[in-house]
Amino acid sequence: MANPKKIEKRKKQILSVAEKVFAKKGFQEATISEIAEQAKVSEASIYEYFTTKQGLLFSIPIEAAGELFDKSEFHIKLIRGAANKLRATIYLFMMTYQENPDFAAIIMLILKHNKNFLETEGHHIIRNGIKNIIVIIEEGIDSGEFRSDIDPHLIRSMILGTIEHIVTTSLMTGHPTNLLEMVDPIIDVITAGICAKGLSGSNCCPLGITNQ
Amino acid sequence: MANPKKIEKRKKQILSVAEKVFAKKGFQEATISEIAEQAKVSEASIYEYFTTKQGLLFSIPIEAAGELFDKSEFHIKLIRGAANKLRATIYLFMMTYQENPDFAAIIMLILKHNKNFLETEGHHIIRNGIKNIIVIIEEGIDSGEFRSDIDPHLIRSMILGTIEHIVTTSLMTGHPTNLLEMVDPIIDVITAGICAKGLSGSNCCPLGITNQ
Amino acid sequence: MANPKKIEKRKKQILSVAEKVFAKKGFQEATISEIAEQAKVSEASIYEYFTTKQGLLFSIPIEAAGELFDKSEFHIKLIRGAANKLRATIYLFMMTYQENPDFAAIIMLILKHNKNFLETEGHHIIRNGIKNIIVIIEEGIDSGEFRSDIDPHLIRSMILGTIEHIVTTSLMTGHPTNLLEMVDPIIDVITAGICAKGLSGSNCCPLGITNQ
Amino acid sequence: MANPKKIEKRKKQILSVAEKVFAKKGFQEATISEIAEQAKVSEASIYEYFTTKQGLLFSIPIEAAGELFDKSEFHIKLIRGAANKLRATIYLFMMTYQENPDFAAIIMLILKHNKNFLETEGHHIIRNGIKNIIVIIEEGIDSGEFRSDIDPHLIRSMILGTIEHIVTTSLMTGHPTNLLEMVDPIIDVITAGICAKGLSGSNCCPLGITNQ
DNA sequence: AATGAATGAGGCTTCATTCAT
DNA sequence: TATGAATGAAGCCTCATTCAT
Repeated sequence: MANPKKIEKRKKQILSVAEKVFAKKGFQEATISEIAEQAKVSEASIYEYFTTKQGLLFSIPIEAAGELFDKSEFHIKLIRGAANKLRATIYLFMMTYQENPDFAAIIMLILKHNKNFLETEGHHIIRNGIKNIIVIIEEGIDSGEFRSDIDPHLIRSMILGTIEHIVTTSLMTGHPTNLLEMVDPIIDVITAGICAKGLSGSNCCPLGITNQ
Repeated sequence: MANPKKIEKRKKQILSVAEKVFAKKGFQEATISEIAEQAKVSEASIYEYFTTKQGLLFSIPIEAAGELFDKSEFHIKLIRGAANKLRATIYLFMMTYQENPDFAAIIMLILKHNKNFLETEGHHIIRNGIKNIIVIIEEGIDSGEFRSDIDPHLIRSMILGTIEHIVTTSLMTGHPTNLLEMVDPIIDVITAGICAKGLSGSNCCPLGITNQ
Repeated sequence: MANPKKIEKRKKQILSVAEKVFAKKGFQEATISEIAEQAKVSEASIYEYFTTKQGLLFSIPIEAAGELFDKSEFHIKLIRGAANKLRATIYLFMMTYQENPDFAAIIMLILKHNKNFLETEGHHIIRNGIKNIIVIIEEGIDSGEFRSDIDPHLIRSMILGTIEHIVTTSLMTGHPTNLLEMVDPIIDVITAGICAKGLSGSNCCPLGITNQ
Repeated sequence: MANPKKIEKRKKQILSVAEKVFAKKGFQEATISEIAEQAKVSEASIYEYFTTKQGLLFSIPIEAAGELFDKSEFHIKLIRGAANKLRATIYLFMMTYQENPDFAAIIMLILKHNKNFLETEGHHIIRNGIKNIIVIIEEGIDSGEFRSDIDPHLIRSMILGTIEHIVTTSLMTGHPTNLLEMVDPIIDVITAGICAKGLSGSNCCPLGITNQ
């Protein structure tokens, strides 16, 4: 039977519409009715695929987040140098948000502040994914590329916080923002802030800008 | 007459309770009925002072935000050196959020993502308040304390984003976090990242940590 | 003291504003708050003069209706001939409604259908006032001016119904209507309909139009 | 399927109950809750069929008014003579109101004075329906049955105003009234008032009463 | 006499969700 | 599998009205 395929297709169709609607209206303002209508599916059908409205919401980021972190992990392996890896990470985040503003809105404006999201699959994927940032920073410290007195979690908070702030501001104001242009300025300041003194070039600070 | 006083007192009483309830439950889950009950006021009375449930929410940050930025502005004047001023700013933010987690929750978990908040008095106060950060950074550039190739808005985004990420994470997980302890590590990385090369001591990097 | 005068003045002021507001908004949509505001009086003050919102409404027509019927009664005495008297009556009604559309609206669009109004002073005045129409018609029958087979109450219903329909339609559509112009056409048909056969001239049919 | 039938049945059931409740209590005093209860339907279900409490009200007269005017139009065609046609029209109106006092109350006590009703389907039906009265009168004038100096709109206002006044008075006082008994006396006066002089018998004045 | 301040009371409406078909 | 149809559950908000001052 083509059933499993059809089911999967329908599910994706619903998820795709839901992403759009939630992104545009927010969780409360979005209605199952509107999602059903746009997905050309009955409201009851949505409940065939998702347990609740919240469950539907929480299912949205699973795929995209998975892809992001898979891609991230893959590329990181190809890159040498912690600073370069951090740059790649930031770049992939920004690229993802740039290319998929609805996904960005769901993450930044809805899920990030939803305590119920904490124990869901989507959140596990994200939490797991950003562990890599810690690993990269620790590698940088171990290799001497980064100062040894920095706290990897703090640095990650700075990186993620910066990304979140920029993306959120862009979403909230609606001003078109070129997120990719901001990657280098960000990584520049970060690496300048955490690189071990005296290091430069390929060892640290991907843009060659250091405070030597 | 005791009128103006009483009114002000009642209003503050309602705002204070509302802050607590909204912080705990979020906007949707919080009910006017619960706020009224806890404030020992009738539901109708709340509508004497605030036009709408959302209007009540938007009124909450006005006072505290005003105080924060007033204090901020005052202290900044007393401090010499852009890096030191940035540190003071971060410190005051963190202190405010540390001392008033309910206010922090309202800002970080509710208002920051509410587009309707954008055109309110509370948002104007905040937007105005954080302009000072730009000014400080520009001063630092002009004085030669900071590198001239940095974008003040980006630096501010990094500072605010970092604060927001840390505070939000703390609120979301519920883990007790000493926010004040994070001030120096943050400002350390930031200043290391943006200080002009060769600078140190009293001119930049308040903690004396530089990448010289 | 000038108290009684002041009180009376205030009361009239409130009534006058209430008439305007009720006429414009209808009973339900009008609010005591709006009336108080426009009358430059506190809401509580309105309750010094009128027991309830409905009581205020019911007080509105008392004065104008009294005047109308007093005037009516006075003029009727000066006129000879039942048909002429009917014409004068219709004329005075139309003139009153023409000159005071707010009063007309209160009567036609609000009070006429309010069962609670039935037992009030205002209604007594009106009910009493329109008894005169019956008297006139009966006089016309007795004098031989009108056919003896007509039912005075029905004729009155026709007269009042016609007036009400025309005034109501004018109020509802908002189209400016010259009510006075309609007096003669109305009385013409009525008298033609009820005049005893063979009568004409000054005895019946004020306009000299008969079906002889 | 029984779907369309069931839906239609439910809708009619709600409309029927709503007619009763609105007629008894008026619009404001009637509650959706009461209508739902009496219709043995949930309140929410009412909103499946009608957009709003007011929308429900405005839907009530559509069917009955449609029937009345359809019937009216049909019978008018069978009758010769404008006066006879007018009589039939009045008769059908009175019969409808006599047989369905709730419908009468909705029309006379609620809708007739509601400006929001003006642009609804129900009002269009009514407005359209009473155009026929104009047509009949014009025919009467053209055929020489009625005087040529009468204004058809005024005559219609007299007819409708008379009906409305009588029905409204009956509804307001609650006195049982035989509306059908009033048809002939009304049409008698009207036709006597508007028939061309000299006419009688089958040409005008259906009851044979003229002012010849 | 006048009113500022407070509230009781209650209805409409919206949706997520369910279930029989 | 798909959905049409039905509803339970709740909450915001509005005002007329009161009463202490």
